[in-house]
Amino acid sequence: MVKYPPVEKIYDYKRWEKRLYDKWLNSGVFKSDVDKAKKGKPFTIMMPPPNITGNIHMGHVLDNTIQDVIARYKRMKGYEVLWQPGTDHAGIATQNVVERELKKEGKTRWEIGREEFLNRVWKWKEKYGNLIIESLKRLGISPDWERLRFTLDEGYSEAVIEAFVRLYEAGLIYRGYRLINWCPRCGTALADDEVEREEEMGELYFLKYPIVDGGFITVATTRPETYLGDVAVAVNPKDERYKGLVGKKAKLPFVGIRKDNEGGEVSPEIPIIADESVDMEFGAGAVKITPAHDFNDWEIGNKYGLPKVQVIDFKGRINENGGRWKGLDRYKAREEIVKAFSENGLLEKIEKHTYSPGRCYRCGTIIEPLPSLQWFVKMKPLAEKALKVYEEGKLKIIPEMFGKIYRNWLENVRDWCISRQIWWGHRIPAYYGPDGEVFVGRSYEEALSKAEKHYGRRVELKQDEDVLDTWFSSWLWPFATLGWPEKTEYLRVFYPTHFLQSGWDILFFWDARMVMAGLFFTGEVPFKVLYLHGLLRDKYGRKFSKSLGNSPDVFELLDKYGADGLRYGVMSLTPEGRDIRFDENQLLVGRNFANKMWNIARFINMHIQGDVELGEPKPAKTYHKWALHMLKLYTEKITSNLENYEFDAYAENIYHLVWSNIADWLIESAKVDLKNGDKETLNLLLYVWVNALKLVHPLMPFITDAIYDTLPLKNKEITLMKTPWPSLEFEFPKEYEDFENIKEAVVEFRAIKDITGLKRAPYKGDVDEVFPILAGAFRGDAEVWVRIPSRIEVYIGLSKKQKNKVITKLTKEKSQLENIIRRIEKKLNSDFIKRAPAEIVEKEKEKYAHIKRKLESINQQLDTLR
RNA sequence: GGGCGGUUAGCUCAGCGGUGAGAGCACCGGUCUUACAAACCGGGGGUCGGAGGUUCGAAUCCUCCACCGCCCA
Repeated sequence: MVKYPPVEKIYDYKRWEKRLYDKWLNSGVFKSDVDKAKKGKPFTIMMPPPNITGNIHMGHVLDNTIQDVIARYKRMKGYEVLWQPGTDHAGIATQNVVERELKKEGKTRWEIGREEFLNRVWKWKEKYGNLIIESLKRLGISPDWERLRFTLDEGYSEAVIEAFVRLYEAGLIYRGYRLINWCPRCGTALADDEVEREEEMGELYFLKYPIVDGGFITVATTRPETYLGDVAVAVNPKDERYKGLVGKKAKLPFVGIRKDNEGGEVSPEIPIIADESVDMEFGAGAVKITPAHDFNDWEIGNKYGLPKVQVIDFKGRINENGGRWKGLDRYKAREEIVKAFSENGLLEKIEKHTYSPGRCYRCGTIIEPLPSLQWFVKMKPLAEKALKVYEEGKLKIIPEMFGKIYRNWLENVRDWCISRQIWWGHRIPAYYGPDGEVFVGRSYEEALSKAEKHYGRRVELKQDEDVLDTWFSSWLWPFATLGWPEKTEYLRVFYPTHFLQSGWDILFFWDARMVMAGLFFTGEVPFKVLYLHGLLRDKYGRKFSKSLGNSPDVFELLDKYGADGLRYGVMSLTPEGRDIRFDENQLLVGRNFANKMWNIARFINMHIQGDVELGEPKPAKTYHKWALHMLKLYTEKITSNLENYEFDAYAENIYHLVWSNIADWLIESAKVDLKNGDKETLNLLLYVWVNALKLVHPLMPFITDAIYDTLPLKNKEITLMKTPWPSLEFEFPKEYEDFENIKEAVVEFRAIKDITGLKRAPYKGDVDEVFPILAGAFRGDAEVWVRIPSRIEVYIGLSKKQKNKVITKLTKEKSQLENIIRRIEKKLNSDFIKRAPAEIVEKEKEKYAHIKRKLESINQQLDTLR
């Protein structure tokens, strides 16, 4: 199938990626095996399920690259890995997509009815729901695709219902009349976290309310239309300006008697009250209190027993309490109301004002706080446990910084509104009797039997119309995907899971809630390590967003740089913690790196005839031993990087191992020996190369397997992922040091050649045989011999004409060394000697001696040159 | 208002008590040296945001300040 050696000068990833991915899939190397895991070491990663409506974006690339690196690495380390993939039904988002389709046909979901609508959504899901999964495959990732789960799968749905019932029975789910965030466009309640706030330019209106005994009081508001629902005016008790007004009444203009939410009548004459929470600096120092449409006012209203007058309905329109403005959209009403105030001399002024309106995270519409009967999860007891396991170290959060944010959120968590007034999702398993009594059950029958006990007779029950928040299903992901509440073998073996990664943006939405759910339903922390990465932003630091159009097209990037180039680039941009400015240039680095490996492979394969057996290396020469020691050092570094989730360092280290060491020094050193057909050198090079490929493989699976595929080796596995992770025993510290010294001399030798314009130059000295190969040097005569400034003693031969340039170079080097020497001498004559650890002092002295020697040698050279 | 970060080479970032402070890219000069011009060789470039302090020793720890950013209310 493949020609040996590969002949293309450039790595053609387009030719390889599809072929290799099919090979991996067909050979089943991504599959998890519960029996093996049972006997061996299981390792479980839960993929954050992408929305079925989602297109692949940079966030997915980063997420999945990180997981794939860990999954492949752990497999090579001998773990039986389950990487569980899946998709999320994304309630509101998906419903929006299908509603938009309907709208094009001129229909609404109400017209076609719930059942037909859900049919449409399922059809949409069948058609488009797996596009995201197919896109992810182009990244070369290795989850156990055969276990793909969907949050609305039958079994998964049972888990969601079970979870609701258990929480309800434990008293942790309740139905309550509360002020909630309502999206008038999506027509549903939202959780607090689903509301996004950003600073915007707005207006601050100063409205004058007449005081009953005469005069006016001015209130400042960003939402004048809600004055219709005002039930009080509040001032700060310390505010001298309003001392005399507290206890008096203001009269709302243009409105009459209004109905509160209990049917009581509320006069337009409203009390002026004093409350310390009022900010004297804001606006005029007096604020209107509208409990039915503002969260702060709701609290104040409850504190003073004020009525709640709702004036905006669920469609965002003024209701019957709005008198002449009834039926107007809230923004239209604002205009009209401001006009009315203005025309009657009741508008003092309008100021420009920055404020942060809450917007629906799905559609961007400004949310309306509305009082409504909704289902809530009581969060405090769950949060306390989730915090406790973190404090006790049973949950590791990386980077640590996010642990503080996790704590802060849990300590201030508020109850979670979980009912959504949409149809696509898990329908709430609450059933209402004829008198509105609630019965919660896993099925209609279960609820019915509870109802019969309650009423003592058979009754008809009506199921709650609403569905559950999508996150109410995804917080069960780590165990519901494994079959919970059934006690499946997968659940027993692969749970709790080991590694969960996500962007920090879903730390509260998802990660923290999974911890709560895991603890409540299974008694376990659902994952041992929570790794959070920063979010990719554009080069100006802005979030990638559809509306800005600044989001790179992943397919385009894949075409331009290859999957490995993309993976490398993203990984090397330090995704831990802080946000990352995306730099396409970094992908170029990745692509070039893949190409470099390809060409190393071409070079090595060129020297192999027939299939060879990879034997243990028998290092004979200094550079052989250096290479093995170097490989060992990199193996240790890289392994530690992966164990500690230092992904940027991992990317950097494989780059330096392959490029700055194997390509630049090992191969260059080996060229002559290879040409001479030295078997040991070839075997050693192969040994180092195969091990390097293994170390690179988790991040760049395609290029490494492409190369592995073309390597003329006997006894190969299907993929490098099936080979054991390198672990080396070699110890050649002396030869390593020796060769490092040769490298230093080579670089100096080349530099002098460079400044004197020589391509090759004579040398003398008792040095290793690779020196002339690397340095471009030969044995010969010269007018002047100049010692190379290095630890080893070697000379470059020059003509008298060339010496001046060298004098300049050496003089510069001399003064640099003198500076360092002065600094060290000062240090050695201070308390440093007495107080620093002996080891450090010793090191400093050695350094001093070394630099001193180097300086002396330079001085000697300068003498001979002059 | 509460919480969490950042400021190191032109750019993107490592380094977080002891190295002549690093990398990649960019830049400058030189190479078609048959693995690779998506390459090779050499080079220049930073008083580590500012001010104090702790320490024998600070980019690294502490305090304050200045900008920039994020989360929650």
